Amino acid sequence: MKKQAENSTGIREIAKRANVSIGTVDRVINNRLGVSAKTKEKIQKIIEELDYQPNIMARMLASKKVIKIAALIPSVSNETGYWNAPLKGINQAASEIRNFGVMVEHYFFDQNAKQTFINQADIILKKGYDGLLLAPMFEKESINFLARCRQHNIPFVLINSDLANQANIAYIGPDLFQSGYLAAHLSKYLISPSQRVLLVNISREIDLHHHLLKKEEGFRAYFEKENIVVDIDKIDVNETDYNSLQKILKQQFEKNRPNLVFVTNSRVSSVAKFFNEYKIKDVKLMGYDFLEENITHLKNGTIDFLICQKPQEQGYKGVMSIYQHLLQATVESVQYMPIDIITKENYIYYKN
Amino acid sequence: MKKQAENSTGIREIAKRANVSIGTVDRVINNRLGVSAKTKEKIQKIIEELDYQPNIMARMLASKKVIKIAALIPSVSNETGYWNAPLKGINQAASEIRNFGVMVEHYFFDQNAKQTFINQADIILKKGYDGLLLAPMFEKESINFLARCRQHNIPFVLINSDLANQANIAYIGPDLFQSGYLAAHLSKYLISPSQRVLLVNISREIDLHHHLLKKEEGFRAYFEKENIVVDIDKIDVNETDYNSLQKILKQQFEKNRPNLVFVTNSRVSSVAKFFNEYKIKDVKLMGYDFLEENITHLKNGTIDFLICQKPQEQGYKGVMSIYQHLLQATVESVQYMPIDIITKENYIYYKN
DNA sequence: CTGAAAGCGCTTACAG
DNA sequence: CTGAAAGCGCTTACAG
Repeated sequence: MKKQAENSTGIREIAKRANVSIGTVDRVINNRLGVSAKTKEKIQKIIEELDYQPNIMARMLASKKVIKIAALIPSVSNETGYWNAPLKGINQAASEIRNFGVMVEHYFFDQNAKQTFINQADIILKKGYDGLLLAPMFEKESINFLARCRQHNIPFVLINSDLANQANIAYIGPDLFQSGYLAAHLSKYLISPSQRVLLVNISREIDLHHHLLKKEEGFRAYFEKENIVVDIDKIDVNETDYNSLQKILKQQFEKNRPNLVFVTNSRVSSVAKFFNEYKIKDVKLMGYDFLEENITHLKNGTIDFLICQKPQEQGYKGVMSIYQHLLQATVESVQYMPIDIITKENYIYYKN
Repeated sequence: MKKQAENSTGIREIAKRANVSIGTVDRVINNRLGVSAKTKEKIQKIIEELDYQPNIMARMLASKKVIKIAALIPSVSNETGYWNAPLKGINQAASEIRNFGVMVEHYFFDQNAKQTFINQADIILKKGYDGLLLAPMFEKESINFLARCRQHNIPFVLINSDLANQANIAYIGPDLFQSGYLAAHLSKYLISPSQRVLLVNISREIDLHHHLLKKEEGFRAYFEKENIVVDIDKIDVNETDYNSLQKILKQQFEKNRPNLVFVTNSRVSSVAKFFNEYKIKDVKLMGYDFLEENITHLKNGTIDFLICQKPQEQGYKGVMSIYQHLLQATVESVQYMPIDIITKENYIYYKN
């Protein structure tokens, strides 16, 4: 490694040129009060001339400050391991920036119990953080929480699902409509026109449901736009246990046996289980997310396609975006995740 | 932001406990000579007890060192804009770590002129760097260059294509065999068994050719393994201009009109151009890389699938891996890129 | 409104 | 082989 070029920039050089002390320069750089307009202007001009960039390392070192970031996401349930991935991304980011004075703490809520969300939000606000990463699953409660964050001047990033007009630093997650749209496109490779499609929404909480409806919208929009005639049946399953699902599916298959089943979330593995149990081999199946149980069925051919949208990266980028923002960098405000298609052949190479 | 916990860790605390000066502690932390075995042992024990982690920011600040990283990759030619993406990734990484005392400099070589590679390698060695990112397109010359890097103790990362046994920090790029294998799998969605496939390798330099052959291997392996009978014709085109290609393709199509054409690299757009010119609409087409010219043909339906392997991320991760390694972190030594499938519907969301 | 001094946790000469 | 001092580029009290 080489010695740094003798930078005659830096706070000291600015002070010399402006004929003031470095303390005063520090005040204008950090927008602190107590500098006369004239001095301030003089210093700002020099800063611009020099294209001065503060040394972040020196700043962090001297200030002895630790950036504290809170992450509030659903806990991993035994119904779905989905949230493991974002958490992993959050932890990866945390470990990469730990040595730069950043501390990330996680909070979890139960997707089936709103109150846990409210409680955690309260704790976060009470403890005080410099930034927040949030998965706003409960719409109303999230909006309320974010309003309070704004009052406390806590900047925040939203991941996984978006909320309009929240003045968030960024949204990092899927474009749900397009995601469903792509799913419909993929069906082109699985079935022929005028065949029968069954769309399955599985979700207990109505609040989480609108998430799935956007995918459904996109799915239907494709066929309309492409002028493809298909029969789309739809069932909403409000219980997430296998038995309930099995009963409903059985009924549906007896009534209108589909050629393709599209499950709008990660619970596609339950449908695959149904396929296996009833030895259904001629019906195509697609759904969401790179989870062990889904991959198993992808491997053995029960599931044809999985769509995945980088849950781990959502967590990673979420934390990094807050960090960058706190470092005064500008951050892209909408970061849609790619819509990845996972098959039997490429799943080994998939990176969340 | 909150004050840092009064860490009684740190070099000073270690010195106190060991009853030595911080200078001596510094010596053992940095493995410098001139410490008695006894003192060294004593200090090391305390370091372990305290689980001491050096403060990187203080270290960088005090040492006044700049980490210098060189990147040697092909220049963007007007034949293909592919290398724009890795360069973009390199620059992104560079800008993110610039404020942490890292300087990344790029060097380019002409893929059609070996000598330019050799010249740049010499310059890099002469100037001296702390780390190197290399796209080892020319096999023999790269091996030679890397041997010299090892002599100079310059650690390096390989991107885009691999070289065996080079003691590189990491390889970051595609698994070529699997990439071809997946392409074959995708063909399942485009053609029926016993139809005819034309595989096209387009490359002027023989050195770059083995890259394509590995994809071809993977492609063929799929059909064998799955016991699918297809007729695979193959043509090698050693000129990259459209006219040469057009002539060869015309001939081939007259002789054995295929149902699917698979181009093993980013030059698939030239084949698409041929399709358009000759109004070929019933033949499927797939190839590589997210380039403007390819996307155009994907949009209008001439190209059915593009396979892409995150060229930008290769550059980004390449630089970051060197940086992490220089910071004493451990780095994953093989980082295969995901094998992404790009279609008309999802290309908007693709992130290199 | 402004300045001078101490200190963040290290590294780097220099002295012995 | 070891120590004491200066300094990296900032921020933070404190004094005026």
